[in-house]
Order: sequence, then C-alpha cells, then structure tokens
Amino acid sequence: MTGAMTPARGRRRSEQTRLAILTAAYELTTEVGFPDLTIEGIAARAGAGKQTVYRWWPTKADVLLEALALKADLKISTADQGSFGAELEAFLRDSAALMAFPGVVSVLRSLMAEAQRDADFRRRFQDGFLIKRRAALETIVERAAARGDKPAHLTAAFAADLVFGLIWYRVLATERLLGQEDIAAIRRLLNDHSGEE
Amino acid sequence: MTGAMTPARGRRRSEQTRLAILTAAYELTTEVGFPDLTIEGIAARAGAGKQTVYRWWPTKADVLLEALALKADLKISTADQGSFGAELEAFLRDSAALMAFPGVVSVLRSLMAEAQRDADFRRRFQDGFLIKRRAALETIVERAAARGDKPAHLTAAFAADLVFGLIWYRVLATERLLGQEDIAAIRRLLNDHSGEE
DNA sequence: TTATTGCGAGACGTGGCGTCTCGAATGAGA
DNA sequence: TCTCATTCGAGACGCCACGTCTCGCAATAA
Repeated sequence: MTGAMTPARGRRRSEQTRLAILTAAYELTTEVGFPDLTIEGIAARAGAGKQTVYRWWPTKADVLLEALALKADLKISTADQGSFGAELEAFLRDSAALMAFPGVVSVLRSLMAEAQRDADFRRRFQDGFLIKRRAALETIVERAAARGDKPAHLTAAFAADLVFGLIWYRVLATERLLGQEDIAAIRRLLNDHSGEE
Repeated sequence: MTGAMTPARGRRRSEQTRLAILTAAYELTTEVGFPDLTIEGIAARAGAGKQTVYRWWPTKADVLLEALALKADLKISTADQGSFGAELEAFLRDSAALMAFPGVVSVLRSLMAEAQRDADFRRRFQDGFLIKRRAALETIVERAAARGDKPAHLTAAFAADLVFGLIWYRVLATERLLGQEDIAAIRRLLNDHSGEE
C-alpha cells in the first residue's frame, strides 16, 4: 500500500535538519521537561522553522518517539542463549541498561503520559514502540516453548504483561529502577518452578 | 499536626459546592477527556466561580484525585479470608470491579499521566492513592507470612510491584482489562509453588 | 528554464491560563 | 445586635503557546 506516491519533484527533505530536530527535542526534554517542551523551542534550538517541524510530525510527542527510536532501536537482545532463564536475564539486563541511559526514563514517562491524553498518539506509540518490545520478549518465550524449556501455565502474552508491567510500574509510579535483585526475582518467579503439577 | 489553625471566623466552606465541583470534574473527564477538561469548565458545570476552585485545589488533577477517592475509597477488601490465595483473589476481584465502574479507568489514566508531567502532583498522587493501594496488598502478604502461608522468596514489596504493575500496564498500555483468567494466573504464579526448593 | 517542493523566519488570531476585583452571603465573637 | 473576617458567584484582565499562514530563497527533477 501507498506504493510510491512519486515524490520526485522539488527540493528533498533535509536529513541534517531532521537529525537536528530530533536531537534538540531529546535534549530539551531532559532539560526543561516535557510540559515545557514546545514546538517553537525545538525549532529554535535546531535552527529550523516551526513549519518544518509541523510538516513532518503531528505532535511534539511524535518527535520524541522518533528521537527515542534513534537511541534505543537495536539495544535489546533476543539472541538464543541456550535456556529460557538465560535469555530472560539478558533481556532484562539490556532493558535496565537502556533505561540507565541519560534522559531515556524521562522520555519514556513523557511518551506514556502523552499516550493517555491523545488517542491518536496512543496508537502510534503502541505500534511504534510498545508492541515491538512485546514482540521481542514473546520471541524468547516462544523459543523456550519450542525448546521444551517453558514453565507450565506460562503464556507469552501473560509473561509480557508481567515483565513490562513491572518495568513500567517502577518507572511511572515509583522512583526505584530495575536492579540486579529484581532481575533475579523475575527469573526465579517465571522460570524456576516448572516442575510443579 | 496542624493542630487547629482556628479558622473560626467568617463564612464556612460550602460542602454542597465542594461536591458539585467534584462531581462536575468527574463527569466532564469522562465526557470530554482530561486534556479538554478546564477549571473554567468545571466551575461552570458546578455553578461555581473559578476562584472557588482555585482556592481549594492547586490543579484540575487534584480535583479529580479527590473525586476518585469519593468513589473508590472503601471498595477494596483486605479482610482475613483464611488463606493467602483467597485474599489475593478477593483483592484482585475488588480491583477489577472498581475499574469496571464507568469513568474510573479514564480517571486513573489521566491521573497517572499527570503525575508524569507535574512533579508536585506526582507526590500527592503517590501519597493520596498509590501507597494506600500498596499498603492494602502488602497487608495481605504480611498476614500470609505471619500465618506461615507465604510462598518462599516472595517479599511484600515485590508482590505489590508485580500485581500493580500488571494492573497499571493493562490500563495504560493496552486495551485489555483484568479478567477472571488473569486473576487465576496471578494467583497460581504467586501462590501455588511454595513447595519448591 | 521552469515548475514544484522544502527551507528559515516570523506575523497572526485564538483560547485557556491564573490573578484580581467586585458586591452579596454567611457566621463567630464583641 | 453589630462587626468584621471569610467564602461565595461572576467576570474582567494580561499573558503566552498554540497551530496556521505567508514570505522569499534554495534545491531538484522534468
């Protein structure tokens, strides 16, 4: 769908300006906070015109979403580690490392908050971020099932709800980030009682 | 603390107006959504003046927080049911029932979103809502520990993170609410493997 | 060369914000 | 009964970011 659109004619979009805008939005969010982040401010910091931002992104949250993808896209591993427990631990370690990156937690909070206010952005946030993360974790659970490694009664969807629920709840509702002891506790809870029943 | 303040003199605060404002805020949120909720709109619907709202609540989110407490304060049971599993199930059923009440999910989303934007309100939301819920669930876990009913390796804090994480993640990031099968899955996960190790 | 598109810059009307003022109503203390 | 502090409904006010629109120039394909 939307095959080509033949955008041929005219001046091309400036990749340099695009990156300047994404960088400016990310930095400004960590500096002044999302509520005081304005399109005008992003444009000014990036040395761009307001209209240039409005032309390519519907809201300031969408700018941030793309900026986050720039930083976080390929940092979560789902490589085969031989066992469910090892892969789960690797996934959680990667997630914790990503959130330890300066500004990431602040941006995540802002995006999730905005997704509650704007139904259209909610959809874009789910499609462009949340379901990708879910898919990564579900891959691990499904590989465990194929391997015969998966605990009884554990579905991929429920495991994802639990893991992401814990991570997001910590970020949104507390000031405690994911630590080594949390990773160990999750691994024990989801993995170490497959012998029951 | 704040012993008396002797607010004696002058006209008293109108309880009728207070309730009209809380009701107006709650209804307006479900009708137009939190972003389009305005102090002006709340005052108009309640038949009150803007200043009357500003005098008693710092932000529109605080109005909603109090309105929610009005509806939800005493609906979550922590009564002794004899076993950890039964109490956990009762707690989850009550929580699901509360969220099935019209408008509650919408208000919860709005408040959690606002807590990400406004650091001061975040504190008030934690103190006035989140930690009360946590305390209720932690009571259940601690009673189980005293009873000798508590699964090994399960701390009250971690159990609360998991349960509220699941509930909040469902509300904030998905469109799936807590169902009977989720309640059963949580109960099984947290309760039914105390024989291990 | 010419048409088309993106660019930086900034002017513009709009609307809710939070503050302030007003006169009336209320209620405790003198 | 009178006084005066306080709350009440009502609304005027300046402020500021919003999102749109316009301008002249730059880039690029036909």
